[in-house]
Amino acid sequence: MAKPTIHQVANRAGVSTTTVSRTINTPDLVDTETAEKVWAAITELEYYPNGQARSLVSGRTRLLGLIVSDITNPFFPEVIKGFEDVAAGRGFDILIGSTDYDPKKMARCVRRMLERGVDGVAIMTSEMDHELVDQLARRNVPLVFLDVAKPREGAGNILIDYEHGVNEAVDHLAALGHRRLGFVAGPSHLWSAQLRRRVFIDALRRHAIPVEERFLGQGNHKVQGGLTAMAELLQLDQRPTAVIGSNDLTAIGMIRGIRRAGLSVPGDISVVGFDDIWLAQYNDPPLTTARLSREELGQQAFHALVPDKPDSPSFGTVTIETKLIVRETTRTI
Amino acid sequence: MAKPTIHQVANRAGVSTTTVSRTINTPDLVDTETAEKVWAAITELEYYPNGQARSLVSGRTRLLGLIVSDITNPFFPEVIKGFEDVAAGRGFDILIGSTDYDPKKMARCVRRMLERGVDGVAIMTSEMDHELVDQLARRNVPLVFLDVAKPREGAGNILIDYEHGVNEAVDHLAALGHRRLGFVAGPSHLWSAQLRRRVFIDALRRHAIPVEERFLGQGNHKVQGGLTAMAELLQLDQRPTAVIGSNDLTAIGMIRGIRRAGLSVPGDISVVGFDDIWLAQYNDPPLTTARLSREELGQQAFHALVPDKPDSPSFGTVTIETKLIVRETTRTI
DNA sequence: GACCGGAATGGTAACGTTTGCATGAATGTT
DNA sequence: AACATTCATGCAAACGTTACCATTCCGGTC
Repeated sequence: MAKPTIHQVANRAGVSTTTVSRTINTPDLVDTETAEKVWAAITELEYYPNGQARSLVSGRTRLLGLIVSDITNPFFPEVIKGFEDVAAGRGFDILIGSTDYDPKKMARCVRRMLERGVDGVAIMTSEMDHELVDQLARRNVPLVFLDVAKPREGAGNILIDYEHGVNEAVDHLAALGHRRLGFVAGPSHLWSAQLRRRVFIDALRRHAIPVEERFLGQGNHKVQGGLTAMAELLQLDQRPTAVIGSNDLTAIGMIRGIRRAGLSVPGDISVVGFDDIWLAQYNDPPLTTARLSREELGQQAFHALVPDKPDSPSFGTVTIETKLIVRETTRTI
Repeated sequence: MAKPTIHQVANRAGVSTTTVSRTINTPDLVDTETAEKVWAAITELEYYPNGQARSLVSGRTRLLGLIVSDITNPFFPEVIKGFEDVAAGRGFDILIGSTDYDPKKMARCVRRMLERGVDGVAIMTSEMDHELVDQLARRNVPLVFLDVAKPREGAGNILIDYEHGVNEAVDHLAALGHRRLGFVAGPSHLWSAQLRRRVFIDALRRHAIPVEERFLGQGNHKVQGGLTAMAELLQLDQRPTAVIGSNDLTAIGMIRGIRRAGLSVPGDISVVGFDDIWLAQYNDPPLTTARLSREELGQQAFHALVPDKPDSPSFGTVTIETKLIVRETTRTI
């Protein structure tokens, strides 16, 4: 039997489809003896309820969308994992959409999710098609934005406390005696990259460390960007003694740039990253970095979409903490 | 209007639901003028067809399942990407399932996909619940297995030509003058890890290089495993001059082990990895490794599931090539 | 001018569930 | 003994589409 329906089960068990349905969904309403017969039929026929039919009548799909820029970026898989773990535990499936940094693909993603009738969408990408996102909102699809510029009304927002991590990093470096600090930023179109840079400058001010424009490099959140930016920094007549990268990939590139110039980390220059991607601990030497828990990010995203108490819309704003993890790329001056 | 149905569109356009349906699915059958009216209504109401209802009648969901062990493992995101890219292009969505190396979770995954009525499932994980997988097969759900021990009847199978890559690696090392070759294997319960090891030994024989038991280490496909296995190898009175890791993570761990012992790569010992994960090129020094195109793996998986010509079941077996990428961790002896 | 074929459209029965309402039996209350 | 209450079950109507079978109207053919 290819795909038995509830009718076949009902026949086999000698009851009505209603009773089968109730046996599965509201067992309290059916006699134990009947229930047993029904379950027997179910297992014998290898019956699985048809999800389409189910959600057609219920209006809920127990399907959640998750839109990211690029699953290949080592930052995302852990977010997905956090999201998926808790979702699976609550009986939700997730639909992944990659935008590939392309607004057109983003649009297609949203369209697909709309047609699937997802019960909520988590958006973690900068290329946003506002028109399409508005459509989602108008259709009352719960939304949550991850690490996006402006908290949006009528949707969940998950923010990241960049300030704390960066402050800790600067504190750490200052405590080690460093006074000439450099920073290699991420892509300028990325809001969160700008924020990290700004927060770094603020931290410098708090420590009464002069902020020197020439110590501020420009990367692209990839290894290559960190490498070339670092090369430029090293040509200064007076080099920084410690540098912070806008993310771990940048920091790793910076380390390679420093090495390539014949200098050592942390011997000559201390380096700090941001994110604590999986790779950071396996870098050589292990990277000191400000951790941003991506699993927690994913979990919070889920909870924003489907609240524990039904019907308690959680349009609130949640903040994810960051925390410095000291490893071996930083040393006293 | 929260979620307009085809009826609302029909009303608005002054036609029947049938005509609306045809306008969307078989435009040839409807008058251009009428079609315009319908499209106007569709965009005004922001109508999206309800996928559940659609696939309830069609019997197809245009949904594909993809089961992997752990999305966090840097090997997987790229195969997911390859799979998803081509799937999205053909109008399919994908449902990700992580087993977390846990057979129970694997079972839950399959169950979820069964209920969703996926149009096919790609399985790339060793923890297999055969009973459940058989159920899928009995329900005529197309299946494809990626890199699994025994090609399965009545399903697609994608194999990986480990032999070629490993042979190339050994050829390369032999050409550089190395005669004392070591190998650090992956987890013994993993079939593909065993295969790599066996293929390595065969290659040695072909080169008339004696295979020395003590040069065969045991890792776990993670960095740590490579590191400790290498440490043991280094305590031998006569060390290998070149070593191959069962995968890139192992090789990277091995490099760290070598360095920690005060030796250099490739100065003292040459190292070769396997897979060419994204990280390999950014390792320090960039890792020589046998590439296994994970994007192609994903793409082939899709094609096995949904053939270009409808109704041409492709139970065939496809082989993915591997190819040595020479970078900077190997040098003449 | 009767007839035929095709193009454009509509009515309606599925698809597989869940759910409100109805029914009947059994139990408890006065 | 009559009635109310609970329990277990079934019937049938949704849910939003698509697909089959009409139906209508048109120009063309003999």
